[in-house]
Amino acid sequence: MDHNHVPFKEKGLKKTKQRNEIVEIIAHSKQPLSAEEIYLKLSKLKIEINLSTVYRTIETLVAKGILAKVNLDNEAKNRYELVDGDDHHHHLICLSCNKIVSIELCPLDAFETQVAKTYDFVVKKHKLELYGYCDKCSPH
Amino acid sequence: MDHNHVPFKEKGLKKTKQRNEIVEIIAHSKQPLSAEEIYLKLSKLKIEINLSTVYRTIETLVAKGILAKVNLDNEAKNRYELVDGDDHHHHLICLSCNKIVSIELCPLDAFETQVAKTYDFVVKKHKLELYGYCDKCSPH
DNA sequence: GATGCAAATGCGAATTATTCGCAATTAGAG
DNA sequence: CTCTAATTGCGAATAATTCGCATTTGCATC
Repeated sequence: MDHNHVPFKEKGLKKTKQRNEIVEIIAHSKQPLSAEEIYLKLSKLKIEINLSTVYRTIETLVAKGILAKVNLDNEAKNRYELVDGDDHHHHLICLSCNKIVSIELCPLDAFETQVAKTYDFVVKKHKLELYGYCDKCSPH
Repeated sequence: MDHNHVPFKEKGLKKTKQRNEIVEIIAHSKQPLSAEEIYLKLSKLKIEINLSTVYRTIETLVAKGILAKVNLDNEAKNRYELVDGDDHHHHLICLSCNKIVSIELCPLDAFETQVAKTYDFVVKKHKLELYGYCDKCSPH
């Protein structure tokens, strides 16, 4: 997997070491990462970056549709993940071990249409999270 | 509507003025409220209460299943609403005016079953939010 | 109704997550 | 290579929430 061709230029953004590194770290993570986690992971790799820069970069990349914010019920901080083109996905969150698994399944197409009609509401995006217990944590 | 019989005692909680007032304020609100909003609304009603108490009470009531946390994508703070027995509902959030509308429709029963099988995941609850534009805010 | 005590509250300080102001640095257009 | 706007570093500021501890209060028991 190579994420080294994030369209910074096309989005009117300069290509900087910091932005590249942040995108790389997120791209290689199995789970959405928080600003601090990104900062710590980069620090461990001897990549110097300021935490403020991480926050600012995240903000910029979310605004440009390169990253998406993930805010889970269990925790205060925000997490971020790469946006995969026009795809979207949802999350299973284990209430015991806090593991986050992405799922591709989405049953909401028809529902969105129904809501749009019923409530005269133009649906732009949705967020669906399932909380429960993963295979390792569920008592059998 | 009378919400004056919240089962504090049955839940092992003392019945206090502060808890009653907090529940009342939330019960009478059309939208989920943040801690500070609760605090301010009570202040305006000349009901003295400490912001810390609001936070602690919320925490307690969420733990007892009397309140539910609502965390929207657009904002940092958490909001809270009354839990209505075994019912659950979802939200439409207007990206323009930030109005939050509760909807009773929920298409996720079959989906939960499917996920449980596919991912060996025991679904305990889910959270679904639709973001978009309400009738007042959507350009026709 | 008085008493005792754990539970709840008030209050200010501490923490956590995030944002901001400003000076220094740097990407990249020309 | 130069210039400038965009980006970054850094420390301070802010927002939301939590904590420690002394005081008060609900309520079970006398």
